[in-house]
Amino acid sequence: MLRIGELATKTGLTAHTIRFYEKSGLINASQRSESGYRYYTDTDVRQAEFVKTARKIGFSVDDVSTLLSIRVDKSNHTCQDVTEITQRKLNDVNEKISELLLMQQTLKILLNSCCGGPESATHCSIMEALDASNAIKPRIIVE
Amino acid sequence: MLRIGELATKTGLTAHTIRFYEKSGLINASQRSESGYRYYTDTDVRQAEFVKTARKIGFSVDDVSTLLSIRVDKSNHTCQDVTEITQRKLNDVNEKISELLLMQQTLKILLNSCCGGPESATHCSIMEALDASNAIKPRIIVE
DNA sequence: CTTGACCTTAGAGTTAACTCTAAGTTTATG
DNA sequence: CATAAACTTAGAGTTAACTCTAAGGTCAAG
Repeated sequence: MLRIGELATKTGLTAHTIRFYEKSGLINASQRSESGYRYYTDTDVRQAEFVKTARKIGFSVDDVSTLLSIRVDKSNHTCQDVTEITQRKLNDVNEKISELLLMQQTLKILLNSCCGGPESATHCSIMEALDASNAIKPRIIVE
Repeated sequence: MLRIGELATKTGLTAHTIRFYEKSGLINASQRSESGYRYYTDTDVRQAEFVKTARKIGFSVDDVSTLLSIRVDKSNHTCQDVTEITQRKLNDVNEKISELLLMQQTLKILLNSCCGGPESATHCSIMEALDASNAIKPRIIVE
């Protein structure tokens, strides 16, 4: 049986975060001492590690909550249930990557266009580009 | 001279956002009517468009604030000043992309490992992977 | 028996960038 | 002149996921 600080060390979460996850319904201490200290069983530890893993992969706290409800009642859920959540997350991630790649391309173009030196910014091509009301449209080129 | 709604239409911002940018020091109305209505000159419009462009590229409101202070006093700033901000932003973006690519790879591996069908989740390999305390480590493979 | 590390709670604060609300004023139109 | 659309302000709310604080209780070691 671990106390919250020990669970924190073991999982790489902080005690604060563990309490926050408890409020959010993700992690529970099976036992409490008379004085109120949380005590975690091996089962609790495995659940906390599940949560940590899922969060690390990028699932939201809400997603993790759903995944946990599947986890405790696997026989009443299907692989489809699980892949749907995963696919939705992958779609989110793909979309964010697209947006960021666009920003990346634009920023690279800006940087390439400017000398970056100690010259006065009076004719800085980055400033000029930002001023051109026709927004900068990067060609999608994977270098 | 445009009123706030017209500036909103012209820039694709909302009137709310323009007021918010005003509070943040990004956009100012050169004139006010006696009754307090904001009136924007061509110069104001160009500045608002600068802000819109910079935000779209991914610069934070704070970054834009800095860029604007360079913009109004170019001769006292250098190209280096501008590229530093841009480079810092590019570094941020690159870092976020890396994180997301890692998530993407992991999610893809999870999806590939699971049938995704109407079978019971009892032996779902995604659930098993999330349960394996050795977190899933995707090989970095660009497909 | 004291010290310090660890634990408890409720609830507030953080961050970024909006987004919205309420209550009231102004302006344009018919 | 009446009405509706547009405008004003201060300030609160939103989102996600923590993160921290205050004020206090518990426990092990010396």
